[in-house]
Amino acid sequence: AAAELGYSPSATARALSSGRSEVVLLLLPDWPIGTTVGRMLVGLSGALASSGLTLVAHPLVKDRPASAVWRSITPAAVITFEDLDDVETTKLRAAGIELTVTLLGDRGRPGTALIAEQRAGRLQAEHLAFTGHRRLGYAWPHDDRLLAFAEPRLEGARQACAELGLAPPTVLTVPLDPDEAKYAVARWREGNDPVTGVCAYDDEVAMAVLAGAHRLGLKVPHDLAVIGVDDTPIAAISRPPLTTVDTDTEALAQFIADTVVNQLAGQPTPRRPGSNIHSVIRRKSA
Amino acid sequence: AAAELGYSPSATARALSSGRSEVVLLLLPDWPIGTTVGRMLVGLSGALASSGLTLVAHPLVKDRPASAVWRSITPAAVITFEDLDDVETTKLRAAGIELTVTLLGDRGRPGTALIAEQRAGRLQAEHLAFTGHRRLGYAWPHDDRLLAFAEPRLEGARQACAELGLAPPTVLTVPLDPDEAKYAVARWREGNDPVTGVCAYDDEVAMAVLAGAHRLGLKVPHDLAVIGVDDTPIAAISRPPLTTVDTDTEALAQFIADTVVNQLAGQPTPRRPGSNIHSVIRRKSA
DNA sequence: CTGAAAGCGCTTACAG
DNA sequence: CTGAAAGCGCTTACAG
Repeated sequence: AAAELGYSPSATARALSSGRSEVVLLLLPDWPIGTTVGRMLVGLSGALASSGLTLVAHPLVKDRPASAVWRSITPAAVITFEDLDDVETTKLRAAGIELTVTLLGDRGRPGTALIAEQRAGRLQAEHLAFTGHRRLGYAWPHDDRLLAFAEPRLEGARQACAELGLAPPTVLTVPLDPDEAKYAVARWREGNDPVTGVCAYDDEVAMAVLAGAHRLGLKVPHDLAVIGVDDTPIAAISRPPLTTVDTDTEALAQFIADTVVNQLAGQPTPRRPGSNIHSVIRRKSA
Repeated sequence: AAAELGYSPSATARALSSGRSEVVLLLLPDWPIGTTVGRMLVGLSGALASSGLTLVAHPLVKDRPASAVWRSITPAAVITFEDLDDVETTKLRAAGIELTVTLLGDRGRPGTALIAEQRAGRLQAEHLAFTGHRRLGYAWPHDDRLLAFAEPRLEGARQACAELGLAPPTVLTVPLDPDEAKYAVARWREGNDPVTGVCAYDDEVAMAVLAGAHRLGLKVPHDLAVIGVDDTPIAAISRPPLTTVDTDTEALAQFIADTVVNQLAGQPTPRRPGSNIHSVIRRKSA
């Protein structure tokens, strides 16, 4: 009744009294935050909101310990991309945060490796193989911080090659620089059994490969086929338009959110989405 | 002493008791979150951390009111990209959050429009004019949600044209699609006084212009010069490598952080950074 | 079913 | 300078 004159409950008091928090903290990885992370942020926020949880993100930076965040926020759960080190994990426990979900962690621990990036790499290699390529290359990102993402993608491409009876892909680092990309492409083309199809870590690296191929006078996809991952906006406008692997971020975010909600309620982890969340968007580069 | 066995203070209790919060909430805009927003997030987080504040971000989504966030978090200040509507602002006040800083708000209110995007547009037009172009085009983004960013950039380009005695730039929407971009470029080239230099809203739109020009058989920069904004990683690997306007995000983030810290302490707003935070990165497209 | 009391874990002003 | 008490604004279990 008296509430009509601008009353609003204190989130802080409620949290202290009830002993639980409605916030879920997403720790952003220490690598360039782009379209992919942005989509995940929006997707997770929406999916968690349906369950009454509010997502909040904090960027991890090398020198600054993640634990600094617990000083100000006590989330019900924290979602990380990569595994936290032991010191951080201990502090996290001490701060009373029981639930941690790691998106790209080791497969050893439970609730870990929620994102199966292998699928993306596998689809790339399969697409290339099905369009007639027998010698594949893998364009590895220059940025070391991307390791957690790149490892499983490459692993997936390797598996696909093995299953299809192809030699393992030749892995070369391709920096986001036309000249350096040119050298990488030249190396793939050396010898009498040159690489004719390249799986790139993501769309940006794929564009670098495209730039390198162009500088060598190679026609894409005729001389060299290239396939990316992510379907970022640039894929459609690159030259040639980039064939790439798209992820259904909505579905993935929903799964991650369900996992968090269920674990918070002591219920079992939901079934992980199948390979159907990945699909190749076929354009002109492969 | 007894603290050695895993004690950690409760952030919640401290906030309730002391009446103040150490968190600053950055409300992310409802448009594609990419490199630019990512950089700002990291920059702001670092700059605020030096003052003992922890930054936390929450993506705004159309249907979901921002006020849902106050249920769970009571920040000391909130930073938004665009102005909040009156309903939200009222709720924000009611929740006891006094300080709001808007990055791209109207210049009417104080503490508003901290980011001077005009400079970016101005630099683009000046660069084109100084390299001999007399008829300019402006490549407007297809996504309506970008208005708050695009308006000031275009405004800056217009001002520069006026000051340099050029006709105002011809504004055309350029979607991130090669065919549609081709039509836009074709329109710029119509008539006996065709556009020879294009200022693009950002690097992605610039790449679309590049794609459109290529489909029309136009050589860049010979027939058409193109300049972007943001210096995203793709600028270096586009064809031709993209001339673009870079922003010193570190400096900008430091200024925004200082503004927040000062206002929280009741001190005056720091001097805003000059035009020196913007610079053109000259590559091959203009 | 409604209403007063206790308590969440800190901080801070005050008494010793 | 140290230590016990009050209080931040809610929720929740309990008495009426």
